[in-house]
Amino acid sequence: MPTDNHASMADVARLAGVSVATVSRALRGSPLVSAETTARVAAVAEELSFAISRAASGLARGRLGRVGVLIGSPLQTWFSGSVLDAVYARLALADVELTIFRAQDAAERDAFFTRLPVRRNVDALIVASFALTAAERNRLHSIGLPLVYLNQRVAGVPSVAIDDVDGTRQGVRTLLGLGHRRIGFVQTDLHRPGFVFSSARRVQGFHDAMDEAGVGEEDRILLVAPHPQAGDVVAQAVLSMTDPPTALAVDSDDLALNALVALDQVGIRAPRDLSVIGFDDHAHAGRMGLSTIAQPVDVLGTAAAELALTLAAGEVPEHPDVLVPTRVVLRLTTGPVPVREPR
Amino acid sequence: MPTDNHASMADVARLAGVSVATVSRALRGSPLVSAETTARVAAVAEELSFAISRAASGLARGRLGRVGVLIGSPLQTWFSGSVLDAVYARLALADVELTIFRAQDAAERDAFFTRLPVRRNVDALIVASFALTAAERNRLHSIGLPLVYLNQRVAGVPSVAIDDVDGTRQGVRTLLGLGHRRIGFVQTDLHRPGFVFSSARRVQGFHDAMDEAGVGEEDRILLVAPHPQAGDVVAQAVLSMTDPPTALAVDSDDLALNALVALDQVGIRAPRDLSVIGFDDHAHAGRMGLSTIAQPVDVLGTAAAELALTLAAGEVPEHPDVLVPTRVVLRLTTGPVPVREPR
DNA sequence: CTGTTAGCGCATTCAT
DNA sequence: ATGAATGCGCTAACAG
Repeated sequence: MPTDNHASMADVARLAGVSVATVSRALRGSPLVSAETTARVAAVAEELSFAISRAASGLARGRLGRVGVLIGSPLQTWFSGSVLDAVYARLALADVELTIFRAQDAAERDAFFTRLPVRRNVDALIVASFALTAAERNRLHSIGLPLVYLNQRVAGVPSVAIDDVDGTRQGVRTLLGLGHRRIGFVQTDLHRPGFVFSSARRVQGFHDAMDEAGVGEEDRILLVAPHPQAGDVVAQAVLSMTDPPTALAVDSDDLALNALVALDQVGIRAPRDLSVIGFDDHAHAGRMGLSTIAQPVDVLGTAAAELALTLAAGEVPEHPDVLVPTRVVLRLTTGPVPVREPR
Repeated sequence: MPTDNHASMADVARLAGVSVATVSRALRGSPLVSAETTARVAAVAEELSFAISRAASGLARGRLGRVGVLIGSPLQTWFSGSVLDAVYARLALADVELTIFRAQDAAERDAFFTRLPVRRNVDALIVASFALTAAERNRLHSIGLPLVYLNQRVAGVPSVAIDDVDGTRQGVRTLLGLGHRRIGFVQTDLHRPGFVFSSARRVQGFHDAMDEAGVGEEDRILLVAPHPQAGDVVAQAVLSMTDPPTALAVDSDDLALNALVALDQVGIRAPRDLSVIGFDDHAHAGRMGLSTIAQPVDVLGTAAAELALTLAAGEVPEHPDVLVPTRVVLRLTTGPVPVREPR
């Protein structure tokens, strides 16, 4: 008596007058099944609101129809959320589910890497943008699970990454084009476990652009903020300099926005007194008019999902290392070099 | 030959010199297994980096160790992200996985409700904060899956919700306490499928507070913005009034922040010319100094996860309807009634 | 306390 | 083109 509840393939088979095997084949679109049978099975399945049990199907097939994403920061974060959105969309097209794994602090991180709960529970894992220790990386590689790194490159592992160096280079070039020469680069803490890699590469891009323009070391001002909320640190640093930069390229929009607010409070306005360009194109950058080096996170997520699906299917990706270009978006916080009198 | 790869319970059993059943029991901490056996099994499991196959375990137990969250908006959203963070944390404590289902537009919504892919693939589903049509609700209830509604109340379904009415009431009371009488309430579009319910209740709270204070209809100004980004609409509305309100209570922080920017651009400053209070305590409210009615999203998510776990375990929750209180957070955008001369 | 047996729901042989 | 049989890895009786 197949009630509305919990229809299984057996129920569908009974009602369609075929065997379970045929139902299985029909629903997977096997060419071995006649068109009419397939249609009948589909109709019955629909009527019963049949939904496949991924547990059973996965057990039998050895593939679970599920991809995991390992995130190193809170999900509430702009970056995490954006990546998840894009990954979700791509996976949905392939009818693959998304399961989240978070490692936002030492405890979660430890739990994840010692227990490796992804093992045998996803077909592939996307490791999103956080720096792994050598031990963690080894552990991850030892589990024989297809891996995709996002914003992190490791030899032999498929990855998708932003071109941090080129992005920053372009951003700084833009500042140089506006006439700035004495330029500061603000990076967020070097010991924060999350985004060290990108940060280092962005500094590299900064120097590249300055090199190109023939700007000497004396006009390159490197600042470090302890965390992305420390806008006040940036403001104080600028305020305390006898010869402050006329433009600032900042590590992330998050920090840039906080810096803008803090700078405003000490009477320094952008771009009147100081040009500011961020990195990311954070959801709130638009609202605040922040010029920025846009990181197309959706492209990143989509590409990562694509790779994960390919690997999960046991295929070899054609382009296992995707480099995603950035784009400079000029809004209201960048402008020409201020005339240094009013202060 | 148990390689490092893919250790199963059979491998553990062999190496520990016991049966698979014993391994299963030992790993689940059954009191039926002797302490030494349990220890030995645990040691071997650890050595082999054994991770259980949820597919197999779920199939055998009838419980999958997985909870789904259905989200009606992009995951990148402050609300979605915050809820997911809290839900994730609670589920992780119970060693339950989190799978995401998104229904951010008509297409995804349709796909979800016609196919109901959650069916037989999660132990419980948390439906986060979006208004369902009657048909959708019926469909959902027909699948015999434990359900938890978040910020939505339906008779007979366990739920966790913010006290929108009381929250807004408190917020408006605060404005009244500052001396304001002519107060505007800005709500976001009524036809947006997402958050209709909360919006209506928030209007209710506004009227309650005004009633209490004996403020007449003529001093209650209701505004509607088409979407949360339409801060300019708000600014224009205020600007165009001959007798504008001295304070604004806004539906959401998102809209309030956009309104602040737009108001600023037309020369209206908060709280000098106009007090503004938002709703949510969005991640960026703090940075912008926005006073707001804080919605403890983490509490919401934790409570929802708790309910989901209880229901998934087949138990009956003690308090199936949780009402979460809000809290007024005063920052920089609220102040006394301006002296109406300078304009 | 532990092992043996059966079965969860589906996909894949192998028959026919 | 379809059905019957077997097994995926685990858990839950049932024995002992």
